[in-house]
Amino acid sequence: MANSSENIAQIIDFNELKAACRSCSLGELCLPRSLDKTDLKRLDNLFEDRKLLHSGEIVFRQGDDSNHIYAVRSGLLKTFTIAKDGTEQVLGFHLPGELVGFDGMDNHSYDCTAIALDTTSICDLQMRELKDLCLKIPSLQNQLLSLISGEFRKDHSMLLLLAKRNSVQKIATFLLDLYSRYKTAGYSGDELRLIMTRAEIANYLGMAVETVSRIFAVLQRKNIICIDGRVIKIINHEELYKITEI
Amino acid sequence: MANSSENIAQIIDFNELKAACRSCSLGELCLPRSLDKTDLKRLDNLFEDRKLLHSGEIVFRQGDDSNHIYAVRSGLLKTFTIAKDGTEQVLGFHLPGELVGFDGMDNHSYDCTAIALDTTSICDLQMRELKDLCLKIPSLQNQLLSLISGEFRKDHSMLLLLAKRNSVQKIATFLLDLYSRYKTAGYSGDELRLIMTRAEIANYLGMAVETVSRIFAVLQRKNIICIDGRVIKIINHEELYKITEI
DNA sequence: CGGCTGCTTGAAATGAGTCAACATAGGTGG
DNA sequence: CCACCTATGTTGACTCATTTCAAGCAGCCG
Repeated sequence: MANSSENIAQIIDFNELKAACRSCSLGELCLPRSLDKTDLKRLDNLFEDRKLLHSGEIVFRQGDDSNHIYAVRSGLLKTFTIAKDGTEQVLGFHLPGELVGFDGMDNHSYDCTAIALDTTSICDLQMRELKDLCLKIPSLQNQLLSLISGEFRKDHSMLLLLAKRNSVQKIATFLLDLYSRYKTAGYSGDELRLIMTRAEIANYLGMAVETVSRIFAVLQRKNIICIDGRVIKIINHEELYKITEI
Repeated sequence: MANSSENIAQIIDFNELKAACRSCSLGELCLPRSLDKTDLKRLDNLFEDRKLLHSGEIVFRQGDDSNHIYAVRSGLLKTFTIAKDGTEQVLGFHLPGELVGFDGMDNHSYDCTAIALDTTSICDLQMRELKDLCLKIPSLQNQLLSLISGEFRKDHSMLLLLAKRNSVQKIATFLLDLYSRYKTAGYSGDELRLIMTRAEIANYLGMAVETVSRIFAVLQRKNIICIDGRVIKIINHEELYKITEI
């Protein structure tokens, strides 16, 4: 392992780097002090490639060659897949600190499209480079696999939501999930600013737009939430939570 | 890279190893000739730990510490997750050549339970060792990430199935999917031997047992399939396929 | 044999979808 | 600045796919 004197110059980069990783949800990354300068530089570069997207801009398209994964730094991404018959399925909404593109890690092509729903800043991680760095930095590999595991867990709870819950439960779960994720991302307050349309929510949850609208209305009438267009204030968290696990 | 003379002794291990990998769905693994003997031996050992399970035996439980992933060598596994309120959701049925346990790659705990539905032989891959070997064998890492990508794609098509398809489409898709996967696994013939119960199918597809039963009956009446208990023969593939993408 | 689980079928109940009308907001262009 | 247009959201009435409830059957096992 490198001695401390050799590493003094690295310390600054090191902390910046850790901050960069954190912002890209490679959060708890515990870098070994033994990293050599070139690797450190490469890791630094990896997180350096940032892009600003306007609402409606595409990050990648289903079928595109997939050489990158992307970390959301601010704003909101939506991913969706289109079946052969044209059916669209929203796969997820991605908040700051979350990653997209895992379905294309094998250098084939993405099976979904990622689009910005708002002005969005992303961090563009080149897969080849990330893979390569993982080989040199075990903790980076760990971190990546950990994120992947988390992604699977999300998918699984989504499967349960779609298969077993009724419309009210779906909406309640959706709101609480969004709320807690915004909280994790550093946003506070009980007001949720939904960026997505009712149609996108409906699609995501496997229900009709009208049903989403109606259920929002019901929850408002029961004084559980308060709606103002796309701004939703959660008034009664407990009640909302109760609904999810009736 | 190592020269050929040094590797003659390795060649045999090499081919056996590749066969072992294939059987564990780390299939197209292209091993570099430059592997040193200890790594080769370790890789060999990794695939050596096999277990035989009887129907009903548990591979791992939701909440268990997760230090392993498992490759099905023969038989059938089912994975399912249980929500806080007790609701069960079947996440998947896993045929020979497929892997389970990806949701526990971060050394925390599994968020699902895996159980054998039939006499099943599995290959027990220790995660710590697999991770470590990935660091030394880039192609192994690639292969792992590729499998993971594929797993995400499966989840995504499942989300679409649950959110957007009606009961007939769900069943048709289920049967064709199972058929093609059995084919991939090396089983031939139009006869599907479903090992799982109707209730498990229903749970998986987010519908009632009675509906599964009824739709099987309808498809049989239309001469698309032929049912004999848990053995289902697909008579009209095209028609079945048409149903999936109505 | 009795009791169990798994599967099927029928009839009734219902949750959510569809269709349709209308309201609202934002954007464009004359 | 107003008129118009489109996209989005809401609400009501009706329809229908699927669930629920109920009953019966078949196979299996101690």
